[in-house]
This record gives sequence, structure tokens and C-alpha cells, in this order.
Amino acid sequence: MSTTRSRREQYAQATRAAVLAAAGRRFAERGFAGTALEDVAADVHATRGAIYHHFANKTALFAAAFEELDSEATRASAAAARRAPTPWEAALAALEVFLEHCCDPVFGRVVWLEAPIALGSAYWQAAEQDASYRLVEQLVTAMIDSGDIEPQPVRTTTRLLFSMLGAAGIALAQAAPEDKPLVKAEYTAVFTRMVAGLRPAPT
Amino acid sequence: MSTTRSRREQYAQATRAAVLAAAGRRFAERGFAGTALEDVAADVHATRGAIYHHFANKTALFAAAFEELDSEATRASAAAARRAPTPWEAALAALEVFLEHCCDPVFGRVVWLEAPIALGSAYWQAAEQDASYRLVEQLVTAMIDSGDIEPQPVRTTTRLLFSMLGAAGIALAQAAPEDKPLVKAEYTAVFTRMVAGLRPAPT
DNA sequence: GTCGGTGACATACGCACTGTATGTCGTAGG
DNA sequence: CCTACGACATACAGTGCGTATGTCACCGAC
Repeated sequence: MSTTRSRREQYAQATRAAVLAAAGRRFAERGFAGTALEDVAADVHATRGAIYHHFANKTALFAAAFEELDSEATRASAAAARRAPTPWEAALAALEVFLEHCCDPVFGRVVWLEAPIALGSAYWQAAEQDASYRLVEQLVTAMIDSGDIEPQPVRTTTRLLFSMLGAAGIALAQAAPEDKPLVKAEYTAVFTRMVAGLRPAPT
Repeated sequence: MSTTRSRREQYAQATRAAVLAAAGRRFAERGFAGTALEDVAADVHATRGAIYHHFANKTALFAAAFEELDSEATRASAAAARRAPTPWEAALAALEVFLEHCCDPVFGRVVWLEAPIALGSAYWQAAEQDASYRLVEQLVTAMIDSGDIEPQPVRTTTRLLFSMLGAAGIALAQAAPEDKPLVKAEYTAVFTRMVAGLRPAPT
């Protein structure tokens, strides 16, 4: 239904998407505070007026860029989780895919480094509504229900795991390209062992 | 040696300290971006010129306020750790004291919520030089050396634990005063179990 | 005790952005 | 054709940082 749309609307969507992409790159390279909307506009041969036509303000622009990246990574991670036989293995599979996404410089920087800056103190409230946070929450709940881990306060556990994901994402975003595989392996290993601490003691 | 100092210098130190305290409160209440130096200056009946005389810029002012809070909490935590008989118990004791400090609204907000915003993308590089990070690093190393936990990549483990500390600190900073004890207990419990995942498997 | 020097501020200004209000032009629809 | 509306561009006001410059009290020397 979206294929046959008036030419005007097609053009508008195109510029909106271009602005979003340019903003993502700029935010990743120069940071949120360091990028002027003037520059983003120049990247797509437009003016700040165009940006303010499509987005309420600078923060909203960032939020849109963020959500696009986050939801895509979450989608892929959730898909990987669904292919695993047990909740425990689902969590590991999702972790693997998610960390792979964090290796992308734009993703890592925008989602983990700049998001707290852009969204300010409200970041952690906002985070709980994000796709990635909710995926973690679902995986935790599933593991508790299946007995893979002992019952824990879900919210607390999710927040802790989410922050660890953030640490891993930041490390990956900052690592040199050739170091990323090693860094990913280390975080995966320590991460896994820590979560394993929540498993029931072997009889 | 610092007691007998010229009157001028005493006054200067007093205003500097007053600025630091006022900045801490403002940053905690309104956030880093939300507080204008004009307001901080007004709080101590001075002007922005006075602030710029004592601190290089807004970020430096924040960093000074941050470091004061952080070093004090770290000092107390390290002292608690030193009184414990084993590295494992030392880590638990330090965790307890540190989380107690996080219950202070100014501390929690400045150190955990606003610091990434104020220091920007360089936050995580800066964090590794902070007192609290280094304390975690020492505790991890001590636990590995004593065999309390199995050998792990120290840097990776420290970063993960530090981020978990941050999650707990933020949760405590945001919790209502009457909820803080419960929140603290939950985070302590889950945190401890996760770290316990790093312990050697029982023979 | 006064006199030049210095340090602790206050005042005034430029500058870089953000956000908003208004203008323009092409396209869609009757 | 021509009127309306949506997609932008342009112009402007406001805010807040950083800096350059001024002023006045204190300190030490003579």
C-alpha cells in the first residue's frame, strides 16, 4: 500500500531517510553535541528548515536514528533467539548476534555512547521502552520460567544485564577493527559465566 | 601547613569550595546541560567570571565536582575492603559501602547519570582513570590472585562489573527514598550471584 | 604608611547553536 | 486554470559558553 504514493510523498520520504542516515553518521563521528544540524542538512544538500519540518527537534532526530538502529538489531537478535531450542541457548544466541551488531561503528557509537548524552537524564526511563531492553527482559523471564536460572527480580536482573550489554557494546565500538573479534570473545565468555551464576546449583 | 594561609587565599578557597558544592547540587537537580553557570554563580552570590577564574570551563567544573564525590566514596569503600579477611569478602564489603553512597541523591545523579553526559564520548576512557574504577580493578585482581574467582581477563571483567555498579547506582539514585533499602538489597543479591559465577566450580 | 604588584573577581562582548516564525514554490485535485 | 497544501528555504530571536578587559582589595617592600 505504500508503493503507490504520490511523487511528492516519495520525495519527502527520501529526504527524510537521507537526513536520518546522515544524522546517524554525524552523530557517530562527532557525537551528539558536536554535530550541528546545519552540517547534517548540508550533507543532504538541504537546510535546517527541512530537518525541522520532518523532526520536532534535535533530540527527536537522534531518537529516530537510534530507534531505527536499535529495532533492527533487536529484530535480528530475537530471530536468532527463536531458532534456539532452549531459553538458555536462545539468550546466548541473541547475545552473539547483538554483539555482532555492536561491531558496526555507527551502531555502537549511536546506541551506546551517544544515546545517554542525547536523551539526557531520562535515558534510563526511555531505555526500558526500547526494543533491545524488552528483548533482554523477555529472555530473562523465559529462562526463569524454564528453570534455566533461579527466580530473580526481573527488573533488577534485566537492568544489570542491559548495562553489561552496554559495556560490551562500548568496548566493541571503541576497539580497533582487528581487535573486535578478540574483544567480543572475551566479553561473551565473562558475560556468560556471570549469567551462569544465576543457574540453579547442580544437585 | 595549609592552616596559616593569607586571608585572600582563604577567601578564594572558600568561594571555590562553595562553587563546587553549588555546582554539585545544580548538576544533580537540573542535569549538566540544564544548568547554566549563571545559576551556579548566583547560588554563591558571584558571577560567571568567578567560576571561570577557578575552573577552565564547564566540563572542568563538573569533573572537579565528580572527582570529589567519587574519591570520597572510593576511599570509604576501600577502607571497608581492607577490614575484610578475604578478597571475596572485601569485594562484598566494598560493594555494600559504595551502594550506600549511591543512595545520596547528589552522588548518584552526578556520578552515574550526568557524568557520561558531561564528559561526553571520552567518558569511558576517563572512567578507567577514576578512583572507583581502579578500586574495582584491584578487587578483581586480588580475587583472581587468591583463587576466589577463576582467572579472567581483568580489563573485561572490571568493565562489566563497573557497568553493573553503574546500573545499581542509577537505580538507587532514581528510587524513592523509602524504596532504596529494597532496591539496594535486590541489586546486591543479583550482583553477588553473578560474580559468584566466576568462582571455581566446587570439586 | 604608601606604593607598585598581583591575584580574585566583575563586566562586556563575540560567537555558535537551537528553535520558531514567515516566505516561496511546485505539485495535487477539482 | 487555479486554489490549497505540503515540502521545503530564509530570516530572526533567544540562550548560554568562552574570552577579553576592567576594577578593586590585599600583600609585601621600602
